[in-house]
Amino acid sequence: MATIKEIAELAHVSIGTVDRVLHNRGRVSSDTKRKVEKIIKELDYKPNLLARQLKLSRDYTFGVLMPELHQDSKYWERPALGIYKAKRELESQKINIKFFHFNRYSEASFIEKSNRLLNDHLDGLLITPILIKPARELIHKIPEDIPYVFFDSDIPDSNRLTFIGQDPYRSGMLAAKLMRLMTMTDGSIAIIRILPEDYHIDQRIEGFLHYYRENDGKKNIQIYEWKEQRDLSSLDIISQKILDEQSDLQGIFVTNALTYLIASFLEKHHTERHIRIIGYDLIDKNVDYLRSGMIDFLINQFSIDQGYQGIYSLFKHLALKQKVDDTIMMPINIVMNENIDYYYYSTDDLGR
Amino acid sequence: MATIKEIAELAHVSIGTVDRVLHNRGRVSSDTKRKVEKIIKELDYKPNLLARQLKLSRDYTFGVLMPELHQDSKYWERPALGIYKAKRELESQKINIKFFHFNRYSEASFIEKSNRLLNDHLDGLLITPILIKPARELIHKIPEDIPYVFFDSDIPDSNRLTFIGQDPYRSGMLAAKLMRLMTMTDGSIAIIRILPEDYHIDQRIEGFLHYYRENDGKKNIQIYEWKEQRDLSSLDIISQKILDEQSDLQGIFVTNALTYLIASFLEKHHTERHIRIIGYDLIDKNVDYLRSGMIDFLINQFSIDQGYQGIYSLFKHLALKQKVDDTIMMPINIVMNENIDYYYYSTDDLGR
DNA sequence: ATTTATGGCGTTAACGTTACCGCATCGATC
DNA sequence: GATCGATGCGGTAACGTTAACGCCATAAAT
Repeated sequence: MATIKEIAELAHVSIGTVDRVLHNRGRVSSDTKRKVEKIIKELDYKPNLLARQLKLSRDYTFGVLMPELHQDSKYWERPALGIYKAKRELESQKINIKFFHFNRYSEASFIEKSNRLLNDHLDGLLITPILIKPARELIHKIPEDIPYVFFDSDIPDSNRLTFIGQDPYRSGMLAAKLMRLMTMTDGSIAIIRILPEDYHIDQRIEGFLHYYRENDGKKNIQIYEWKEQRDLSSLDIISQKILDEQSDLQGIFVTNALTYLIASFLEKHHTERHIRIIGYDLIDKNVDYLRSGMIDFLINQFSIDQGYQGIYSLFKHLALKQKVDDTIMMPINIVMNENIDYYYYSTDDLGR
Repeated sequence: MATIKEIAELAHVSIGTVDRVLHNRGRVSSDTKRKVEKIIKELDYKPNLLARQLKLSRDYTFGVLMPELHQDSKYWERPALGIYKAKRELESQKINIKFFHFNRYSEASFIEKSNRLLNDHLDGLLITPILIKPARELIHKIPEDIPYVFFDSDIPDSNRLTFIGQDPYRSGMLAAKLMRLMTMTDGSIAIIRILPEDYHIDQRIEGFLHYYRENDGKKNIQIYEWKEQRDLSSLDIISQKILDEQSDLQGIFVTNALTYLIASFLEKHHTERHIRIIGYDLIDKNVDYLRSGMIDFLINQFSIDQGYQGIYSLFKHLALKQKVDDTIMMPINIVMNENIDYYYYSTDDLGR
């Protein structure tokens, strides 16, 4: 690889001049500029990123605004794991991370934490804008020169550096396809819709229904709503209601990480028929039921990777000054008993 | 992060001494050694990898011994793509790569190319040992100080740095599970066994049969053999034979990347029943038939990533002097129409 | 005619690590 | 007591990049 020094020698100038040309810092005559640029092209010069980073390395502090880790059955531990992983990997580059955890069912909490975030003079932000209204207000208050990344949810018409997530509509279609394969005979399907309203969950349901509309329009599909934040045990009531109402129930589509609760209920109150379960996310309890066969499929969001990519995008933009893709879509991953080992890592080593 | 300089100051020694302690290069009194080591621990010193690499960077040339790219329906283009990707990413580190392509159906070709590989004084080797016998002979001739990595296939009792691949037995089980889901009613299943004998293909079949034995022992499953290298069109004869012999055929499991040939045949000679197809690998033609619905599932081997990880492992070991895992297992990935977009990248940009 | 900008360039000190060079000191050897 | 080797250590150049600094011209302003 060509270096700045070689370019300087060939152009009969000093490395300072080459640097000025490379970075358009002026103070170079147009003649020498042209000469240097020609040689840069001829040698196909690419800066040595190691040297650049070594030289430029300075402390960066990133702020992470995300739900409390224990919420959604500890779902949020997984992106946090990825964030720590990125931090460890970038250790040499002096990356600091500050967490701001909000209660995902309280706008007040989101607002309070986002104000703290704003007052902390951070170099980059990683945000989960699941509470859309206060999140919209937040982005207006973020100084223009501070890059921010969304993960899990998106606000497309914002100035975000990038969004990292999964297409929930597509994943719903995929769930429907798998469900249909497992339940080709007559019978009904139940969908558990978790409240309060959530873009992701709604899109998953839309996708699911879309697939059935296109491929099996006559199928009896019932949606049951459940207010999660009240009390986990209240799901048992809904489950019982489903069993009572749908005597020919074949499968249940659970639209978030609480899938294991349904599995647990069915295990206890097991019925004649084998009721199929498809759900989301590789949290510990879901994985247990997948292994035991109570849950048939889980859709993996690559939550760990989402956190990792979030921090890495900020780093790439700020420290490496490299281009970051506008959107980073995570693959929709089908996990079952036979391939779970290759996807699941316990969150035990979260703290480092 | 602590630096060598800081340690030196705190220990009242020079950075040279700290370096000697860190690398056990002797010429340090046991007193100062202890003193320095204490401070190293206290500060939890971790070397700055950027600086290390920058300093140590030297040219590495890796040799890749793999089948000709066009073989197996251009399957081998995909790992090659990953190899180029790694090369591009490690550009700053002066990595050169030399390819040695052999005819995967000729031992003579393998032997000839591996001799060339050995005579080329390379710093590390990336090898596909699909021809086991000559590969075993090759590893005896590799100088002890030259690390080599296997990908795609493995020879476990060798001195390889690592192996990168997928568990074929498991993937066969997974294929069987999906096949069973799609064909719950009475009927038979055909397996296409591609010859000459191949460890991967045999394991896939074993896994497939194992799953059915455990879950549906009475299922009628027939294995049809086909000598691939002769002539692609001869597969039509086999296909016709399957249709003739299995009047109640429900599905076909194709054990390698040639899945599209079966799909193409069934498209032309389409039958009353919908015959399900499960196969391997995201090569272009397979993806087309997956999109059109002729192929139901493809199992993805992450072939691109295999190439990438292969080069990266060599680099990690030689340049970064970091530990490399003994085995790198690729996840077994289920790809269908609904999620193909997140896995498939065309090989068009192969050459750079 | 002298000062004051400003353009055009070279020089240099870092970033953190590595490894070579060389200067002392000291005991052993002839 | 001069020579030698070994031991213990400090100093320093280099990896490639960046950006501040400073010097010399020439042009503009007083």
